[in-house]
Amino acid sequence: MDATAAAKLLDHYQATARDLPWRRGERDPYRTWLSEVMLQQTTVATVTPRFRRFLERWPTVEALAAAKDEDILGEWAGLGYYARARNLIACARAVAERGSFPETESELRKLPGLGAYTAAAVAAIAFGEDAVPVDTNVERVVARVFGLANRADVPAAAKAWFPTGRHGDFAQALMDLGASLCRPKKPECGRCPLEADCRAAALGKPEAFPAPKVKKERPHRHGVAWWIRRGDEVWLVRRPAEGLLGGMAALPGGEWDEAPAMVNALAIHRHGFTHFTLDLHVVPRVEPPPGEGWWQPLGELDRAGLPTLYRRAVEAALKSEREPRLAD
DNA sequence: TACACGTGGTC
DNA sequence: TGACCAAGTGT
Repeated sequence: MDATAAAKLLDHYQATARDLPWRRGERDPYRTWLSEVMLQQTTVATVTPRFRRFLERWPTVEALAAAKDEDILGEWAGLGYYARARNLIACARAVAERGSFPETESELRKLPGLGAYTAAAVAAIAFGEDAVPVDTNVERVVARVFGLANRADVPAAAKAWFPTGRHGDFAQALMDLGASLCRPKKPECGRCPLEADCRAAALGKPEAFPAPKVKKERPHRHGVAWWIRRGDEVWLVRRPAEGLLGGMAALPGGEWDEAPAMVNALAIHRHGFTHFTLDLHVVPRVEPPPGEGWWQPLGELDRAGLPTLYRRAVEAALKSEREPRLAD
C-alpha cells in the first residue's frame, strides 16, 4: 500500500472529523488517557457525557488521584467493565506519585489499565510517538484494505502503513473510518476514500475481512438479591473488590448458580452479561444479613453508584411494590 | 491462548 | 428479539 492512500485517508479525516470533547485536549496526556480508557469496549455516544462529567469533577490527574475510591466508582457506575475504574484509580495515583505521565509507549505500558492498545494510543496521540495502536476498527480497516482474513497478520501491515510522524492522526482517522463507513456490517464502500485502494472492496466481499471470530455459547444463571426495606430506605452493600462488579454498590445476596432459585420473588430481573445471562430474583427480607452495609434513602438511589444490573433490579422491585398485580 | 469482565445500541 | 458489536486489559 502506498503513501497516497494514507494521505487520502488523512484528508478525509480532516474534512469529516467530529468535534469530540477529548480531541481538543489531544496534547494533554490526562485527557487522552482518560478518554482512551473510557472508550475501551464502549461507544463514543456512551462515553461523551461521562467524559465531560469526569473532567468537570476531576480536571487533573492529581485531582483524580486524590479522590475517594467510592466517588470514582460511583461516577463510573453504568459504564461497565469496572476493572477499568479500579485500574484508573491505581494509574492516577501512580502518575501523581511520580509527578507526571511517562512519555513513551514502553513506560506507559507499565501503568495499570494501559495494555498494548491504550499505551500506543496515548503515546501516539498525546506525545507524537510513532506507536501503532490497533483497536478493533484499525484491525478491520487494515484487514480489508490489505485483504487479510487472518487477524494475526494485521499489526505488521498496520505498522508498515502508518505514515511517519502522523501516527496519532492516522490512528484516529482509521478509527473514525471504521466507525462510520467501514463498519462490520454493510460498509459504505461507495463513499469510502480508500475504495480504489482496497483489496476487500475489489474482491466485492468487504464483510469477509477479517474472518469472523468464533462465538461461544452463553450459559444462564440464577441468583437472589435481598430486598430489605426500613421506611424509605433500602439496605445496600459493597461487593468484594475483585471479580464481577468488583467494588461496586449492590443489593446483598448469595452466589449465582445454574440451578433455578426456588424462592418467592418480588421481581425477577433478567440481565445479560458478556459471558452469561442472569435471572436475579429480588426477594423481600426483614433483617439485613450479617456484614457491612448501609441504609440508602430511596430518594437518593442515583447517588448510590449502582451498576446497571442492580439499578434495574431495584427499579423492578419498586415497580412491583407499587403495582403488585402487574409483577412478573 | 482462552477466558472473565458490562452495558447499550442496532437491525 | 436475539445476535452482534464497541477506541481492550488482566490473568
